[in-house]
Amino acid sequence: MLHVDLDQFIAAVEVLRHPELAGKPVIVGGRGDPSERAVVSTASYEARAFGVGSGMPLRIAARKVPDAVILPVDADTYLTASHEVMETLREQPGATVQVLGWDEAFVGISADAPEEYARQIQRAVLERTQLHCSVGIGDTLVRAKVATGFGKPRGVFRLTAENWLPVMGERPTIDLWGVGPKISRRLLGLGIRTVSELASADSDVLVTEFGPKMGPWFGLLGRGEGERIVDDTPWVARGHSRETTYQRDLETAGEVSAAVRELVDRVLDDVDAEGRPVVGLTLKVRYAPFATKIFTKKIPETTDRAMVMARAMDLLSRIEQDRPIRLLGFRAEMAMPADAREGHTPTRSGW
DNA sequence: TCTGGGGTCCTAGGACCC
DNA sequence: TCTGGGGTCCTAGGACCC
Repeated sequence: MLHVDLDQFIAAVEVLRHPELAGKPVIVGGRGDPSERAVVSTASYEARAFGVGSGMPLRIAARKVPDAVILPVDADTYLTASHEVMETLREQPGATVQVLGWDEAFVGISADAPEEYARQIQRAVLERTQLHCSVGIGDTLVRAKVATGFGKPRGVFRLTAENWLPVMGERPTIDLWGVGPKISRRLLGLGIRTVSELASADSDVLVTEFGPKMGPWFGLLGRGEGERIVDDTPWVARGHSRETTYQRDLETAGEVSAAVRELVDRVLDDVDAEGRPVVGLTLKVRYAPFATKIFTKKIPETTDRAMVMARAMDLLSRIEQDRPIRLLGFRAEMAMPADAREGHTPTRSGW
């Protein structure tokens, strides 16, 4: 199978409509105003050379690259470009396409010559969208996904059971897809620093540390093993959420309840568009100095907006009203349709 | 320097039941 | 006194990904 990943996707789309930005450090984030509370969505390779990366506060990024062109996020435009890329992939002969996000997808193929197929995909995507992509080839989703990183930019790389450890074995575990800073630190506590050490780690040790599901899964990950099938079953959202970081912290109870009402309304617009009942609510609060609280609540299945709003207001009563609030988030969990496949999770395929 | 916004899944612990 | 064992459901929170 293949894993296709667009190169610096958002920045590349911006350069397409602003050709004069080609070769310049471009940073896309928030409303494009570095004086606001916002973070970097994508930086062009020229900006990354200054140490700017996604997730970094926009203010810091602007300081690192004084000459950067800073643009606002324009989700609709990126989504349109994304659809064109995905359509191109689906048009390839015998391709099964499993979309992972705006700018990447797994492509199941039965071709004998995957390298050639990968090059053909790169040509087709470039011709249709003027965007460059990198392609990873692998016999598991994990190997294909990790391989793409070695192909960037504009290249093709293949990982197999044979070259997995020679290529990945001496790398730190955080280089694996699904291992972040917390897990890699806990692994280090078990004496596991590299991918090859994880690959040969005692399964019981991993289960004791990470539990019955995650433990064995990390072991497989170290060996590059896991799911081998690209699944194009349409994705069914489990829920919808909205989050807002306020430019000025919310101070009064009136401000807070108005803000929650607005978030609930926006989430319910998304929910209504699907016509599925709500079964659970989550309210997230970040108080001014970093503490984040989450309140969840199951509710009886309902499609009645007023009912959901009333239950959301119950959650609101748990917020400490005397502390400044920096962020509020609201999420509505939806009932799964009866025909949705049990446990089907395309966005985390390989898990 | 002071941390987006949209998602998914897993785990621990308590309540409750048989 | 010295507290079964197994199961489910719920809440709170952790971690990861793009």
